[in-house]
Amino acid sequence: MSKNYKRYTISAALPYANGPKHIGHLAGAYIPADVYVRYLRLNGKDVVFVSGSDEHGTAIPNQALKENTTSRAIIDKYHAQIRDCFEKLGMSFDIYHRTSESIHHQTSQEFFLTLYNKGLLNEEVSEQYFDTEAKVFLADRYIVGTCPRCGHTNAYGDQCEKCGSTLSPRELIDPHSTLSGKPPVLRPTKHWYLPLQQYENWLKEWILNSHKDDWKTNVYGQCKSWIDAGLQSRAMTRDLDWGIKVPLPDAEGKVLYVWFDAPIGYISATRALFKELAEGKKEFATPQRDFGKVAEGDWKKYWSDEETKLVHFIGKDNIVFHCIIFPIMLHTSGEYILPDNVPANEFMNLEGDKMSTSRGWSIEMHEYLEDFPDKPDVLRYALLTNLPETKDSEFTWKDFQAKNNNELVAIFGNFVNRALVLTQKYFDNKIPASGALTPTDEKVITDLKEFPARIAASLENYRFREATALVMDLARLGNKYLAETEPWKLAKTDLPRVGTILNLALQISANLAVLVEPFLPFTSARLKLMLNSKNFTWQECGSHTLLKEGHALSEPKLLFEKIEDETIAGQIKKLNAKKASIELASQPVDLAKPEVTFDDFSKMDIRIGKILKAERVEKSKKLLKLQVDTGIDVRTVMSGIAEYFQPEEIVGKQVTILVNLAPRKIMGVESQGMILMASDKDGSLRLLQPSAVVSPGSKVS
RNA sequence: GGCGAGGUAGCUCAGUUGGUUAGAGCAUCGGAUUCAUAACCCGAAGGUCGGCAGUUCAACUCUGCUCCUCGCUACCA
Repeated sequence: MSKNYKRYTISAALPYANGPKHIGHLAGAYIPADVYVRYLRLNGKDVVFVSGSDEHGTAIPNQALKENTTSRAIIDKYHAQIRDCFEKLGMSFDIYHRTSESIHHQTSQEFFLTLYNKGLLNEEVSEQYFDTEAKVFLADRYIVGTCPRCGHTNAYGDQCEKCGSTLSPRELIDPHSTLSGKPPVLRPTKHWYLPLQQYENWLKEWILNSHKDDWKTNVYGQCKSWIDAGLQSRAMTRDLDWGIKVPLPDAEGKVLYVWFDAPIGYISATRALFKELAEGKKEFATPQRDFGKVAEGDWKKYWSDEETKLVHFIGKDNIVFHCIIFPIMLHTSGEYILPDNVPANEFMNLEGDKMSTSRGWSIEMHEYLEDFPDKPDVLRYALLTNLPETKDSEFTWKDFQAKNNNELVAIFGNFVNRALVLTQKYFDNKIPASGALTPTDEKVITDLKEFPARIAASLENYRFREATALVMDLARLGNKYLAETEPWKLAKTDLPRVGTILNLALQISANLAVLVEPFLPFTSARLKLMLNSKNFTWQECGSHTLLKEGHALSEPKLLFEKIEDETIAGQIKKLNAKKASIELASQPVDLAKPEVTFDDFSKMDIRIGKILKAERVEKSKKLLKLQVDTGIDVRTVMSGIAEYFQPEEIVGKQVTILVNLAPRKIMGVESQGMILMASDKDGSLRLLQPSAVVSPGSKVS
């Protein structure tokens, strides 16, 4: 099924440098990518593994505002933090680059111009909000106002963080710029659009037909969903002062859309790698193998040669960009190859809830490393055995402990330790000679021989959990062999036989040291040190003669240690405490609205009414159609509360209603008035009721 | 509401083109063992494969409907 590729270009999603990244990100993209790459390298493949920080887009300046600093300071801070965490967790990037680097700006601008010069981008003028004082167009995120849905006074132009609704800036009531505080005005602005719909047929052929069988169902399904829904033109530029300048004469104040430049970051990183290698000075490059003598232009082979296999490792949130938009860009440019696969993972939940940095329900990489500095491999293993490969999965601390204690310690570490300690005891820590083989030995040798190919087959198909389990099975094979042959009993009567057994047990250990490398690189290194063994290739594995008779071993040490219940309880406590403190901290976010006069207030005719009837609205998830007795009359009110109230439970309830609100047609029904609600910070709604029943029509003042 | 992905043993998950008694790890129980971090090894128990109907000699696997979870998207306070 797989073509024999000459070389590989492997990318791991560029993490957005606006904050720390958690273990869900690791499970989604980075761990699988690293395992895959390490496996390829062990096979002597010509592979380049790239990643780096994604440092543009509106969220960066936004985060800078929050932290009261500059965009540059934000990206410098998080770039360094994320890069260092990755390194400590063993991510073996050949380069970890940044999209703020000039070579990336250059690459992105060249890419944009290629499309522009081919006439593939459409210029379109539309009306956008402009801040007359700051003299800039405002990205959605820079406009705040009152949320038309929940009344939150500090809703962003793209989203209300209170109720979670997706908004467009024009929906905001009383919008104002976060830069000047002034109300923005609509002004025409020009942007360049990529007409995705023109490539529908091409996409159908490329994805729906040619990748029907080799792409994961979750990835394929999402692509199909997008393509079937009909693609639309998408602006590839933005009005913003943070990002890559649009390389055209009349494009002052315009930058490339972050999703245009971010995936190009893979290309820039590759380019930067070869430039640094050719020039012999490493700034971002961390080459993981000997690239030999290279020329600056060699990067092109990794992006334009049909014999290169390009694979993007991402999380499921990135599917549309990596499978639809970026491939269209690559395709239309005419200069680049397309990804062979995009094995996107689903999400990893944490202790029963969605992982979220902003809500404090997460284990950030740096937090883990602070608490378990000497255990990067334990996290890698716990994540690997539970990757969300086909559906969302779940990480729990209890499971983390179990994986460590019951598998890494009890099976893997234990087997290696048994083989080594016995050798030290009976053979002066040297590899004993192997004598005549018994049927048991022969069977183990046969089984051992099959492991490299079995693990490889799983990895080639991006089945990392299965591959990880197979490595553990090899350690199981070792334990079983020792249990069956019982060398400690034979030691008194037949030392040569004991030698044969331990020789084979050590050969299994030597194989383990190599085969486990993609998964647990730190463990692999320590084990090789104990065995005093060289770096064997994948092809050499499966052999029962890796280590020669008489070869001296180093002092055996334990590979893993148990994790106690208290440690786990401490982590769970810490997690809950973090969530609680963030909830508390995010409490007083709402600013008071601008001052009003008593006259302004008196314009509102607010009454207490009684709900007489409530029914669901067809085809609507949020709306209830209510009949309300206002004391004045009985009227119909459409209310977006269906997600929080059952129709039957609110009938008969008294509610507060704004009766002189201009009527508005909603879902074809005229809504006469508005039910007032208290919206909690999670967006949930509660009725506003008088403390005791009053007669319908009672005024609120 | 539309689209997509899931719903398989107590837990976390596999199940290839429909084909004998539906698998793994962990947890549980029993046995054996003591070289090893009370670890390992052997064995047992445990599932009407979300529900209903259909196609078929045969359905976890295909089709339709339905319920639940997650994601995107739409109406909306």
